[in-house]
Amino acid sequence: MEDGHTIFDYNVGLNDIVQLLVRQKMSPVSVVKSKDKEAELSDSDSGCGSTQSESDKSSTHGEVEGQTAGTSINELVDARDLNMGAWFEAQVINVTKTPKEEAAEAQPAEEEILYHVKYEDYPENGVIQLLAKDVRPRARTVYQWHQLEPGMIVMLNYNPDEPKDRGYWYDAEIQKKRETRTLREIYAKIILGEAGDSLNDCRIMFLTEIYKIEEPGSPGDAPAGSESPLKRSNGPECKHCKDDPNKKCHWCNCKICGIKQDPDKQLLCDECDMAYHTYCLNPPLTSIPEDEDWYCPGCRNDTTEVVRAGEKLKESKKKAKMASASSSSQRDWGKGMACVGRTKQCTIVPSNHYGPIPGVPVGSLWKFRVQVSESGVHRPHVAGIHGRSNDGAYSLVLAGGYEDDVDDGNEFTYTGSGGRDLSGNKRTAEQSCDQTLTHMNRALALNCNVPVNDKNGAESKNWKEGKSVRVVRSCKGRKHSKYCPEEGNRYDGIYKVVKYWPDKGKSGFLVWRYLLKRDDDEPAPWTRDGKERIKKLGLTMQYPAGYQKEKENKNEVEEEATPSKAKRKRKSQGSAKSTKKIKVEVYKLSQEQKSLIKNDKPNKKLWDEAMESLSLGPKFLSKVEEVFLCICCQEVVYQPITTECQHNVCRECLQRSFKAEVYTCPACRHDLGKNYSMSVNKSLQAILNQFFPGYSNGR
DNA sequence: GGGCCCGCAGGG
DNA sequence: CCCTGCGGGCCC
Repeated sequence: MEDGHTIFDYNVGLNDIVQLLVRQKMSPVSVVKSKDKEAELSDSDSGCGSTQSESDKSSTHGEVEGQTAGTSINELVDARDLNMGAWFEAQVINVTKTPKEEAAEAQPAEEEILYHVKYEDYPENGVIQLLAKDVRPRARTVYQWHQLEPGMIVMLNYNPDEPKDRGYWYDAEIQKKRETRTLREIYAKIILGEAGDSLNDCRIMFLTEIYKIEEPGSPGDAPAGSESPLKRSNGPECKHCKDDPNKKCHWCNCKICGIKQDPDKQLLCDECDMAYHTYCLNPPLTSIPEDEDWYCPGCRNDTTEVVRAGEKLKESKKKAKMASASSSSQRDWGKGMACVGRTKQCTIVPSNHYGPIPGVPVGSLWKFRVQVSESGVHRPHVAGIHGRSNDGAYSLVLAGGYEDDVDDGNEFTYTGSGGRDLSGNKRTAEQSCDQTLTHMNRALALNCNVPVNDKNGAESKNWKEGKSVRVVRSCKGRKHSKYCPEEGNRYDGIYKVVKYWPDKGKSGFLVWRYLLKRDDDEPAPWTRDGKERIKKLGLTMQYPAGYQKEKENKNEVEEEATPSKAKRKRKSQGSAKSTKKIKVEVYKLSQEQKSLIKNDKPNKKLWDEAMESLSLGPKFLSKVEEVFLCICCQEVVYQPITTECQHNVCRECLQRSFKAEVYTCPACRHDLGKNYSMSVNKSLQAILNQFFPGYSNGR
């Protein structure tokens, strides 16, 4: 990096994670890596290899002769992968005892048996040592439908990431069995780890492949060793081609041609891990390169693009395409609020969230649209409607852009977008052709509780059953509506679409019109109750961080909707600490929330800290966000693991760390141990779900 | 005070 | 990738 440049100059975006790595000396490795069944290209990592490999010869142990606990050398077994908790077909290669000194170090435990097993499908993992509890005779008995009962512990196929697809083989407790004339259903608790980490109520897709768990030492139905059980099938290694050998796949095969041939001529990129046939490259390579590392054309750094010490940052391709690059205008765009980018992003709810944003009460006020976007209330920067044409609209802004709209507060009409000629890089223009019920117009129509009709519009019978729209009124609408704020943009609550219809606009072109009615328990900002609430909550105009409220006398801008006496009085008092403390209404916890917080004993200290902010009203939720932020992903923790050192991390983040063989607490580096069992703090998850409904989808 | 026209975010 | 857009600063 070059002094004087910001991270943004390098196109590192907001909330991007920058990982700093210590560069390691590379040992010479053969360049072509065989493309065998490693999990490299599919997301469903095999996870095998979590345990020590046999190659560690310093820990050779005394052999245990012959048969132990019913598991003998060469026996076909199922072996558990300690990371994911799934069982894989394996074969016992050797059986030994743990060496005395190890056992003594741990506890005064008795000697343990170590099984040295080889996974059948993952030969590259070599021989793995496992304890007796993670090895058992190969499953060979499939249960019949009538044999299955709730409460039984069985082994079955499940995919935690894609529950409808085939996955790996897990132990599971049958919870519910249902049979109708047309379908059979089983719901089960999937046991992921040994320490009770589990997934409840999982619908099982493969009902004819539910296996009995074999007891060690029991001969089972057939004499041990005499039968060769059928191979169980796992989910596809490649989720793109589902491992179909006849399908071209650019993911698990050559990135360029996708043809599944010549694995020995496929080079693996050391950056993106994608494969390339030597002969598919341009120019093609005739031999395997000698260098240690090889980078594909997409990942190879173009030396002309590298910014060397003392050099200036190159013009980015994106910037080169922008209008400013070719325009002769000398104006200094980007200084004002018209063109700034966001500095934060709302992640506590997904962008397709209907309904209020937790922690943002009715009456919240922002000076600029970009702040409204940051808050999550209305995400687009300029556009009036935020929605998706196949789902619905989440929010809209009343800014008087379409003058024939009428607004009486509880009810208003709104005009769709489009039908304007925006050529010349404009954002608004005169109506110059008909609007269509597409894009955002269709989105808003879908909120109306009646089948969509793009010819004549439609009217709902139960308008309250329609989808919620967050409504923001902007000071720009003040020309036509006295309900719009005098300054900035204000969140006015939830409205619903009563009906919509095509109409002739003033221009004579067709426009789509919508009637919306308020349906919100929070009082509207212009009512007496609303004003009182705004005062109680201490809601004042929000300005961007560091923004200069230029020209205006700071004392005058403070709060107050009625600038008359109060202001004059204060002025005459001079500037003596004019911001009088407004008593804010405390944040009220429901009984359920209180008890959930109480249940989260491991985090008592953190909750005590958060609860001190109850007096800050809606800011309490920001405090909760701050206190329960995951140090890895910088979001509110999801499926939190509360560590023994009293920190909270997302399970996914901790698993990622363990996968990278870092077995310490990400917050304090306290050693958790390789075999740390990650159990989700369910109480904490429950209470966070209450405060931030659906927040995990926001990522 | 009107009009020009920019970057950015979001959908598709 | 392209298309769209009820912002907003600055010049005239």
